Formats: sequence, C-alpha cells, structure tokens
Amino acid sequence: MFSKACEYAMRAAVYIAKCSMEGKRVAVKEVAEATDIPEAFASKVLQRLARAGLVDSLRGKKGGFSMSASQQKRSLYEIVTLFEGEAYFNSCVLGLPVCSSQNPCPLHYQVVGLRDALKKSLQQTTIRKAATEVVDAGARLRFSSEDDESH
Amino acid sequence: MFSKACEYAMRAAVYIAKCSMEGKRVAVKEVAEATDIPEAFASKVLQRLARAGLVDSLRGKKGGFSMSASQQKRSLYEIVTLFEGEAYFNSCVLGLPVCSSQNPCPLHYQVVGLRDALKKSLQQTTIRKAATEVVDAGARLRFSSEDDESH
DNA sequence: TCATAAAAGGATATTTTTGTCTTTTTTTAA
DNA sequence: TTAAAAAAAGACAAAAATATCCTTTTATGA
Ligand code: FES
Ligand code: FES
Repeated sequence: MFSKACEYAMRAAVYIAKCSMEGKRVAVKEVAEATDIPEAFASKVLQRLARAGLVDSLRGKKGGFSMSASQQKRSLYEIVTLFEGEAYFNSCVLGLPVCSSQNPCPLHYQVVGLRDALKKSLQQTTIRKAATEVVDAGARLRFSSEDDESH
Repeated sequence: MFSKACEYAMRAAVYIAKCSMEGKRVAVKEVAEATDIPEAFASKVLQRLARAGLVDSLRGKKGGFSMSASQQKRSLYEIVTLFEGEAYFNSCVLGLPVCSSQNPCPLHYQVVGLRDALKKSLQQTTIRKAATEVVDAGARLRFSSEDDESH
C-alpha cells in the first residue's frame, strides 16, 4: 500500500508528536527505537519531514526533533503525498497513465469511491489525533512498545 | 497501491478474457500491445498467471493464451494476492508486523474498514466482469485503445 | 576553549523491482 | 521433414527502494 519510507515517516511523526505533547524533544535514536525503524534510515526520513516543515529539528547537544501545535495539526495525508507523490490518490489502480471518469479503466467506478474515502480519512486525521490514539487508547507504533518501559 | 507486475497482470488477464469471450486465442505480443506492457515483461507475467492456473497457455504455432469460462469467473482478488502476497489485505497500513484489533496501530480503525471494502470489491469482481466493462462500457486497458483499430 | 552530542549531508552498499535478451521446447502446417 | 511461430526458461541489465557508513556542521555545557 505505502512504501517503507512513507510508513516510517508516519510512525516517526506520530511518535514525535506524542513526545512534543509531553513537552519532550527527541533524538533520532529514540524515535528509531520507539518505532522500530533502522536508525540511519530514520535520520533520512526525518530530514525530509524537517525540510518539508512538518517537524522542527534542532542540531547540537540537547538537539532533536519536535512538533509545534500547528505542525501537530497537519494531516497524515500531507505525509503520504510528501513520500508517495502528489498524484498518489489520483492514480489509476490498474496503472493507466491517467485516471478519469472520461476514460475509465474497468475498475475505476469500483475503486474510485474507496480511494477517495481513504484520501478523506487521511486528510481528516491530524498527526496529533493519531498521537492521541497512542496515548489514550494504547495504539502501537511498533510491535512490542511495552519494551520501552523496561530499564 | 499495487506493483507494476500486479497492474500488468490485471490488465493482461482482462484483455485475455475479452479475447476468449470473442473466441480468440492471443499471443503475448498482442496482449502487450493492447495493454501497454513491455512485451518481455508481459511474457513473464503471463507465465506466472499460467502456472497459477488463472490462464491457459498453448505453445507453438497457433499457440497463445486463453481463459476458459471457469477461469473467467476467478476474481481480481486472486490476481492481486498472487502478485502481492496472501498477506496484502491483512497488513498494517503503518507497516507494523501484524495488524489486529488486539494491538492496533493508531490508524487501524480508520482504515481497516476501507481495506476490507477494497478486498471485498476485488473478491466480487470477476475477470469476466471487468472484461465486460471493456466491451460494453468502453473501459480502457491502455491510454488510447482506439489506436488498435487503425490499419 | 574544548569535548560532546546531535542533526545534516554525502557516499556507498544491498536488495528488490522492473525490464531485456537469448536459448530451448513445443506445435503447426507447408 | 522442415521452417516458422509461439510459449517457457534462464541469464542478464538497469533502475529504484532500502539500508548503512562516514564526514561535516552546529549547539551545549563543562
Ligand atoms: S481509470 Fe483506473 S482507477 Fe480511474
Ligand atoms: S494495526 Fe495498523 S492497520 Fe491494523
């Protein structure tokens, strides 16, 4: 459905939002561990999110990543289009170069509604909302997030 | 959404079904042209469909690909799982190793319904039905399928 | 000032996907 | 029986995605 990079970006963003809600800035290393992303890859993904203005980054000792309130209000849709391309939710399921009701593929009317519903769902889901799911409902960002608490 | 191979497989299968409905066996070359798939790649994809029993293939002069009535009744879902793996419609959108209501990710309840709807839709859509769309409603399997008629 | 911690950036490596080419096998029909 | 046409099979090539490593820049605080 989504590329690894995109999945990683969503998991990482939600984790950073969660931390920011708790007033905590986080380093790549912690994000990577908390979300089960290879650390070096997480670094790349976060760079990209930072360049796109979806997260703030601060270099140097005591640096790390954080999200302001307004950044937390951005939608998961923005992350997906950043990593999958703007066209993602307008592309033909059968891979035809354009998707349109004028020239539909045989699956067009079957799936176009579902595709739009997914798009809307992601547009309406803020990063903050997803982070709240983690805090309030115990939703996971890695297989055994319980492991975090051990020390 | 789907890999190229999977998109190609669906387009090719629908085209072969259409031809078989017209009582015509088709060669890779024609399938490739009619569906805008690189010919050599189409050959690989069709081999795989044939090994899976979703299409019949006949070697030699006057050979080619065809689909029996029962093959035409197979669903597009079968093609997708063949190329994307059985787990495709049960996988976590955020890439977690398992998707379950027990251990949901923060998007689980948002998307699980849509994912299941897509699954059902593909399960209920036979290859024949998609081919009928092409014949009856003029649905496309390549950008300008009108070009076929020129000679 | 200097050691340390952290992100940024760049180069490289690995794996997967996509795509191509060549040879072999099978079938048909002249 | 032989030439031609077609799929099957295998090897190879190119591109993209994923992953890792190393160096540079920036900030902090001792
Ligand atoms: S044309 Fe294929 S999904 Fe719209
Ligand atoms: S757990 Fe992520 S979609 Fe079900």
